[in-house]
Amino acid sequence: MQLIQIYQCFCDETRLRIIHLLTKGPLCVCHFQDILEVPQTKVSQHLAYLRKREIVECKRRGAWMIYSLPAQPSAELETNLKCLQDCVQTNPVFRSDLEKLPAARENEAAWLDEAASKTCDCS
Amino acid sequence: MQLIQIYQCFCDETRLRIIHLLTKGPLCVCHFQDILEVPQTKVSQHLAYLRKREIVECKRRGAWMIYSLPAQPSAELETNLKCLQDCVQTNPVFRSDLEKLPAARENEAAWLDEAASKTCDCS
DNA sequence: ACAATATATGCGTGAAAACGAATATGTGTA
DNA sequence: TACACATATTCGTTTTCACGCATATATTGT
Repeated sequence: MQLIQIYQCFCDETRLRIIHLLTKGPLCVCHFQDILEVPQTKVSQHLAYLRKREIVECKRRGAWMIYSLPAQPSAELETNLKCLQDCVQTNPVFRSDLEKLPAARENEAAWLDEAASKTCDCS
Repeated sequence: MQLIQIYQCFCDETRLRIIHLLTKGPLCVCHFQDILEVPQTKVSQHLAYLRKREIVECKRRGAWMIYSLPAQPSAELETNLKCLQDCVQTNPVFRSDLEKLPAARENEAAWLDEAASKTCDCS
């Protein structure tokens, strides 16, 4: 049942913050490191977990791996992503993550613009 | 963060079925046993897990323990309960659980009617 | 007080998860 | 080719979870 896998992905704080950031557009591993301030290993491990359950997709762009939400998310995933965004509106942790987003993205604006076109619209 | 605890509660199939059934009104342990067809111990253990995280409430009614969703659920919980109900609309497992609900309830209509007034409205 | 019923709790085990540390892989560049 | 950077994978350890089994507790009826 994919719904269970969605909740499994959502039930860890680091993963939930990653997923939430991805609802705003694609990001690469170093962005998560900067924004979440957790070690690279930890980020990669959680991304592997999400990949295995098909909650995120990734593609290589030079040395970077660009992660995004599925281009064609299931109805369940889409519904839950919207729900998540409702729920975290006023949460300081998630708000703070979003505030760090523009700065983190600025430097790689080039590939991000291109990658963004491949993302699902969950915002 | 309560949101994490919500997803922790949602990420096991048995618990998710319990929670889903509770969105239709209060139930006691034996109902879950009948509907889910899992051993009493397993039901009670999952209910303890949910109680600990304040996703369900319970009160004694004679020999029965009546479980229900919180009378005053948090915004996050309420949002996620609605989301859950959207997601499982067409899912055979959850639909089948609902179909067994009226029969399971019939015999204890008396205390259920009374208990129902204490439940939050998530339907 | 006793038996029957409903439910909860404690224990042991195996599996999964979380995480840091070390290491491996892939890519761009000198 | 060699080196630096970005990312992934493996390993060992600790914690949490899921579950069956046995047992304890609470309530009702006799």
